[in-house]
Amino acid sequence: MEGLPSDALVRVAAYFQVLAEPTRLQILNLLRPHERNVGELAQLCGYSAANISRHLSLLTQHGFVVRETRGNSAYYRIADPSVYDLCDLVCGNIARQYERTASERAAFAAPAAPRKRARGPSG
Amino acid sequence: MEGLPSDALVRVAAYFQVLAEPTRLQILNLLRPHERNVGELAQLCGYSAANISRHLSLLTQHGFVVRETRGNSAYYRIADPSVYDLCDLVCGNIARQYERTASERAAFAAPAAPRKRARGPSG
DNA sequence: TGCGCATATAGCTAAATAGTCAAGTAGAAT
DNA sequence: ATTCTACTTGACTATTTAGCTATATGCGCA
Repeated sequence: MEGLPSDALVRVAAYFQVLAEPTRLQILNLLRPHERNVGELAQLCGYSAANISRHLSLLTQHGFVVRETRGNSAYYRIADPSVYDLCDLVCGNIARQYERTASERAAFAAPAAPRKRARGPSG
Repeated sequence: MEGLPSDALVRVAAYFQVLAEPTRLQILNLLRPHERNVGELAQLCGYSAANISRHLSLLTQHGFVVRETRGNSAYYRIADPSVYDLCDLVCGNIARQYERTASERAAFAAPAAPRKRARGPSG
């Protein structure tokens, strides 16, 4: 992030894009304790196996999970647990944002003055 | 990320979604040393001010940056520097993925071929 | 060899969004 | 007050993508 070879920005953005989907986050979460196959994940997520298979394909392409076939099932497991560090960090940031917006709401809520939306540089 | 209230997953995904865009990452990068106004950012990014203004609006809504008007310009600055920790972590993960895919490539490419194409296949 | 199950992929639809230009709004300068 | 400059927003287009169903592929089993 220091120097900005725009190629690197694209790559980082693609990484974030993979994580920018609730279903994929749920999959990663379900894989946290141990590996699972597609059918299990589909049932637990409440989506079709085709859909989950797609998500798993994307996660595999980007190196988040690893695929292993046993019998006629495909088992997936986490490739790099550091993705959870990332998520924990994000949760912390979101909590902080919550506090910030909460105090803003507290400042604006009571006086019954719903502020007009900013329509120019000065807001 | 431990328990999975699906509401939290949606929120985390939305957070990642904001970062899943090269232009927004570039903006955050440009704001790292000091605040900037919309025109500066637009010129440095090579996009229209309208486009950058939209990105900044999103970044503001999600609490990544803070807006302050001075004169008839709008200056933006980073609200929470921990977003850079996040990006650094991602860069590390990407580097690791690179190594992994690189070794995979090495396994599949011509076994005797040098990694660099300095001399070419004809020798 | 053929059947049945699990997974992957093709094709489609609907929704989200990054970019554009044009128009609107607010403060500064004259 | 009028004009200029900076920013924001409306309307539009093109692209991406999450979900579906239907079909293809691969493996175990009889």
